[in-house]
Amino acid sequence: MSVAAPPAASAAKSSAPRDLSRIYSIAELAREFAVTPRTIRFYEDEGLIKPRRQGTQRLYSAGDRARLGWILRGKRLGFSLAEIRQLLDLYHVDRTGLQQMRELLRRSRLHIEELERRRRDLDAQIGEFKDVETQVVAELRQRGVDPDSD
Amino acid sequence: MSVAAPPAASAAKSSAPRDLSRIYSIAELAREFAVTPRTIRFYEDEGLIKPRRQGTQRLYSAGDRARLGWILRGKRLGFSLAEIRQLLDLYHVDRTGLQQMRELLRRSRLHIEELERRRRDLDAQIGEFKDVETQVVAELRQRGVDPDSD
DNA sequence: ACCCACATTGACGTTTACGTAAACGTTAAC
DNA sequence: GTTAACGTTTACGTAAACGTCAATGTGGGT
Repeated sequence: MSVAAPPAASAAKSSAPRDLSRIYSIAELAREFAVTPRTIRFYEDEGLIKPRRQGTQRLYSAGDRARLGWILRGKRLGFSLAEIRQLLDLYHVDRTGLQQMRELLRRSRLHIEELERRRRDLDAQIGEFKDVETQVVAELRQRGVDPDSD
Repeated sequence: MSVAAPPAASAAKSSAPRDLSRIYSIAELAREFAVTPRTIRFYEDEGLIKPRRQGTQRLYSAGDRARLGWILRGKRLGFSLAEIRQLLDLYHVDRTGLQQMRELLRRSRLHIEELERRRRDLDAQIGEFKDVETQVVAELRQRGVDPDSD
């Protein structure tokens, strides 16, 4: 899958945009999130982001940037773009009608259950690999080797 | 009709094998794990499971069954089959050589880091959707509606 | 005016993870 | 002995998520 998290190129690890009114070029966002411009355009084709245009060029707001980050986090969690679109929609659906709110509540709870299932899977794997680590470290120590000397 | 009663077609989700020496048919495993036989054969083509053969037919041991479960959990976590294969290999690599053990340790730790990154993503999303839930519940209550009456 | 880096839109190619027939063998039941 | 339920291989099809040209436009610096 290879959806690595942002490498935090500089010390600017802050997830908060420096300036709320800043605008970003496609290449800029691509660099920051370690994806290609092609990917970002593809997400637009799929209706996941809708940047402003200056003529033909795309201009991304801080909101667009955050949205892209959200999308990529969804990807890292293994959701398809279709699912991510649905999830994003949950934040923007009409919250006035009673039925809509009930529906929103229902979907949110379903999604939370899904996420908690995943966390159980995740914790199980983490446990297994920590066991491996523990065993290997013990074995190495027994052989008189320091496990942490590179 | 067979001698015994039908095995309750509903999803028997018990993760513990009834009998360690039991053998399973491909359809049986497919039902239990809610995948198609095609999927299981595909995993075999990819070198992820190697069941015994009785003539041309595949016979799955309890170990094969567990392995399949492991693979599918990996999938749920969003790993590709190639990655899953690598991870499975980590349990079977030669643990005698010093360099191999160092390498195993290194990879395990890398994988654990990866998993913990994912858990951070996961917890973040869970938090967001729990916020949504909380807000919607509050809003519904304020309108004098019970959020949990279906 | 020219160059260069970056932008755009098609359009076709690629990988992954299977689905979907087709054509066939095996065993058990009736 | 035929049918039904299950298994097999081989092979082509497909949806998702981009990659990779190609052809073209555009804005800024010198």
